[in-house]
Amino acid sequence: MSMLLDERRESILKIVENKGFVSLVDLMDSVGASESTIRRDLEYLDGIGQIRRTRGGAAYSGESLSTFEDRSFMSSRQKRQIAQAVANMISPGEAVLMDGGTTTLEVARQLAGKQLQVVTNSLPIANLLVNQPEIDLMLIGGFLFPKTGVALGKTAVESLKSVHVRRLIISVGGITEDGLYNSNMLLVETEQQMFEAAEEVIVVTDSTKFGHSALAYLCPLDTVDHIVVDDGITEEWKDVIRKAGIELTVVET
Amino acid sequence: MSMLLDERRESILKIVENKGFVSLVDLMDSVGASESTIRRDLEYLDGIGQIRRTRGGAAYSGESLSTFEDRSFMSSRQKRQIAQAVANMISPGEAVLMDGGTTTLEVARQLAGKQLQVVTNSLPIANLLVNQPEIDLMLIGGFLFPKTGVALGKTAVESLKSVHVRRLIISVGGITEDGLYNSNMLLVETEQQMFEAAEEVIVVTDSTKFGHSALAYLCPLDTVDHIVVDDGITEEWKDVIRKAGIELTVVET
DNA sequence: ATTGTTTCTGAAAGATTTTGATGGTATTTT
DNA sequence: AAAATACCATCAAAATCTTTCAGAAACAAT
Repeated sequence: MSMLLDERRESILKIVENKGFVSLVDLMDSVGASESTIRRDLEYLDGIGQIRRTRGGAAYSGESLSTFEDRSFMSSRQKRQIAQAVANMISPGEAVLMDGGTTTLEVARQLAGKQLQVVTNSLPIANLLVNQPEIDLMLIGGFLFPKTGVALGKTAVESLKSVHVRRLIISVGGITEDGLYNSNMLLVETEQQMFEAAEEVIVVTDSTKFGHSALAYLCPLDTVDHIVVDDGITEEWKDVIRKAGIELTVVET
Repeated sequence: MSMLLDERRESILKIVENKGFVSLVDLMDSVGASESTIRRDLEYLDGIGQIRRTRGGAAYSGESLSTFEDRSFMSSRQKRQIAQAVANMISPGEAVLMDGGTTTLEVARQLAGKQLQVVTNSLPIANLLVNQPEIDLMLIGGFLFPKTGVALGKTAVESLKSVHVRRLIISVGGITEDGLYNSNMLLVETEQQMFEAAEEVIVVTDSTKFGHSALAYLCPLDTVDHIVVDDGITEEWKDVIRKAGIELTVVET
């Protein structure tokens, strides 16, 4: 009863999708292939972003039926590597607050399978994590913005007031020596409340954002604890960041 | 039993379409041709895009039976007609509060395109409506439940306290003369707060729910203003509903 | 009917990919 | 620290694919 390669992978994907998480041994049983083969299949499926490989098995991270995936589907290798770096900082059992945005979405994807408490105002992130059995998911309500699918406004701010987490993961539209910027007043307002809720602030961004401001001022540099960025960042900016007392992680690409 | 070329290829195509995946050896058997011939046929069919060649055989490349769509599109004609009836009651510009559930999701689908304000604690409904330009969408936050994707708990209840809408559309797990039931304590708790937020309560359900209770008691009958149900409902139950002063809409199927 | 031409078929050899196993390394648990 | 578990790199065997070629079948023209 030798299965075709694609058939087997499809079958694995379905199982993972269905159960949320499956152990490698279980998969060996259910599809009747060797450990090596399953490993290779998981590696492949992880490579194309359909599942998230975890120690001992795999978790589902495929695209749910939301409208946002198209954009994030072209998650560049860069973005993915940044996301990977951030995900590696998160320890099991932690409580994490996640802002909207394509990079943070990618982080969420990399978090699949970990045991965590996640709080978010982002619909795409919620979609991604809602069926992860290991993840306790709390949604921040508010007015939903069509373009980005994040909940903002008075309700969101109010809800955030009763939230306390270890880490906040946030993305920005621009960074100058004066601080961080984002594109939308309402967004900034909500994000400012997020700062209050978190012990540590991690900013994910790509190197092109440095030196550019944007419509709405978010916060001064010293609000941030940690910045994760690709290796396109200049030496000058590295200096600025470090002088501001911010930990800097540069991801090699 | 020598087959004509086109006939054979047609036959292969049918088999592949039917099974989704077929191995080369299987095809050799069922078509009665040599390995080489089948190979060449597959190559051809792949060339014209009718199938996808895979190692060891072929896969159907037509409409992707991509697990997701099928599930949510599996709404019966009944459900859809109920949903249509409810959607027709909603006037432009109204504010509507929508509970989770497959029937209410179908209602949401029918609401698309209308100019409305929608408040919901259901992730699927939010997904559906978030990109409708005519619809102002407000999301109720809370702990997200994996199976159903609805936000519940203290946060949800608190958020609902500052909501006021014209109509609430809600689904139930069971209806008896004593009132309405649902399957989950937390769900019921949240739904009870929803009653407070709405001027008028519309219940959508199918006729099989009458006479059955469920785990958690939701409310007495007189909390409800309007019930929409399929025509499987018995005359006795019609009487009960009407005597309770509830408007009843029976959808013909 | 016969011949020549073209297309299709089946078989075999050699190249490529996939697979399962093994032993060593890293990580987690006890 | 030791034991248990999971991971990774490597390799030979197995399965599958491609290429090639000669014979068979179909076809057209004489």
